[in-house]
Amino acid sequence: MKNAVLSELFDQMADIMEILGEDKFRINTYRKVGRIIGDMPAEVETMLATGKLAETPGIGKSSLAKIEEFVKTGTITAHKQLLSKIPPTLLELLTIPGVGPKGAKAVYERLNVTTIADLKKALADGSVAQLPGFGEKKAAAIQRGIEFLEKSTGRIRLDQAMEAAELVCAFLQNTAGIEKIQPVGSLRRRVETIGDVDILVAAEKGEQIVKAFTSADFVQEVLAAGPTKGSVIIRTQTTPVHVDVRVVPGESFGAAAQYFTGSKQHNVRIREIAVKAKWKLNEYGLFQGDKMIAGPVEEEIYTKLGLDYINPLLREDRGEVEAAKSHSLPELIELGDIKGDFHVHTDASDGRASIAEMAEAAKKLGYKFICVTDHSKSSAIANGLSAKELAERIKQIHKLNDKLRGITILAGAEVDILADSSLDFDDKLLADLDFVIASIHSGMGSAREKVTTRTLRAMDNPYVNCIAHPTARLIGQREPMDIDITAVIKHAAETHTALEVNAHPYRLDLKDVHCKMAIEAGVKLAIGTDAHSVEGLGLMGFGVATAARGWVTKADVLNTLSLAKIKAWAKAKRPK
DNA sequence: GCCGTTTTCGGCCCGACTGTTTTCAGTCG
Repeated sequence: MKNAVLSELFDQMADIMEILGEDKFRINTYRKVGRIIGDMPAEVETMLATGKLAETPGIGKSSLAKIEEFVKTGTITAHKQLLSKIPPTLLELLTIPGVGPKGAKAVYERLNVTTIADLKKALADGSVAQLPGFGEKKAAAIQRGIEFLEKSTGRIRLDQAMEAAELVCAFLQNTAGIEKIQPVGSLRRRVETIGDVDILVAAEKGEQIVKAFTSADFVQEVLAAGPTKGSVIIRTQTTPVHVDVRVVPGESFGAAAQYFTGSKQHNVRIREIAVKAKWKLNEYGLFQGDKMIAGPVEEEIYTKLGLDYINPLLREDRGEVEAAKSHSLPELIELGDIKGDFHVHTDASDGRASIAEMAEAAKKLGYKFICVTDHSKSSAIANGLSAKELAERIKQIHKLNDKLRGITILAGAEVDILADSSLDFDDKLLADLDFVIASIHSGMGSAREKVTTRTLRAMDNPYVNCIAHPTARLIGQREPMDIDITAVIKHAAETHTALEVNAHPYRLDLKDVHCKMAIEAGVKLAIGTDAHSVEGLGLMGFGVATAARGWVTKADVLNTLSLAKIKAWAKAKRPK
């Protein structure tokens, strides 16, 4: 929790310095520090106490002092001083698309605008358009920016971004003159939320492609349309989505894919290597003087720079560049490695399909097993099973397994961790199950110690094999619990308990950096879709990508094991 | 503010699009 606040403070300092017109490289440093802190898997106090923070590249003396001050006092003097130099509400203007630090400074100094409400008034009476460097069109763009901000929920979920990308790619497939299409940007990296969807296209006649794209049926508003780039808002089933299409010649396709996939920080690192070799890297290729030495194929950009190819899922500047240099990149888990699903609901609780239907669907996905994990009785809202119903269910599963061919159903449960840290079923019943996942569904807003203790005690139970959605966040809807994830991971390792990577795009919990922490501590991961229907089983890819973003390999994941090994793994924790 | 196979000072990634401009600044990614 503290990391997020601290990260925000550094970012705010950068914003303010930008408004004040200070040195851009210094500003960039503050942003970078903010990002490093935001990405840090462990709490900043821990990182500081263990000395790891001081060793982190990008964090120097000055930033370290500010962080120490924050940990001790909860504030940063430099931040307060900066904040005193501008009206604090001015920062909200920066969230408007089309308004940057220079624009915010101008409307403040010349029109005394300090809030979005002020700005709306100034737009209405025409005074913004009168400002030097502004004009009617710019004022209209800001107006649209405010409207967009007011109706949009900000970033969208991965599944929503995928839907938009599929819609646009299908359209481009049928557009004449296109050689190749590739979704790039944060979607290709499978970041948990997406700002806008970027699609890269190889074609000779860019202007025609952009024209076709920006006049497609699904386009709601055209934001920009040039010879190589079209930028629009499209309508999807659930939400408006900002989509950019970039067109490059085929000979530049690899370089452009690398460039537009990002992340920005990863690209900065890659380009630094190019600059050191006295080369130039941009979206058109890698150049030695005027001579292109790589461009058509993305892999070659990395190879020429002396790096192993870096999977897009790792391109976050979290050590992947160093690992690529020293040939020590991990062999990431892939969807094809998955032999089953650990978190599946059926119509016995709040799912829609029967056990048999779910098993058949899983078999079609090529799985060897599913673990049926219906809710326990305390989750009344989810129609949780009573002890008696679960006992009956286990018998049904055994009978069904006798009939089924090619797939096995593991008898499981998603048992509630109650407020007093006890479990919703007694050990005798749990002992009859093959695999037990436990999770918190109530009191998620409780204090850190409370939710952490509940989770640790649940892991102490010899029949609990996995903690499901350990932070209980719902992306865009509910903050994660204030849980001590470092303690949870440590105890998972101590108690031979797996942690779930919940694959549902609403959850992605554990998230990527937590996955990395977990495997570094030797904890096994179990990926589960939390499917409540046959279609829900198809969400596995989101979980696999999230794990891979956390540097997870096949060996770290229980889903890749044979049924016999999974059963043995679960049994190992039980009383002999 | 950070950093070092051009090291302790002097650099710090690169380009597209738009709008307001007579050659470029601001914003965005």
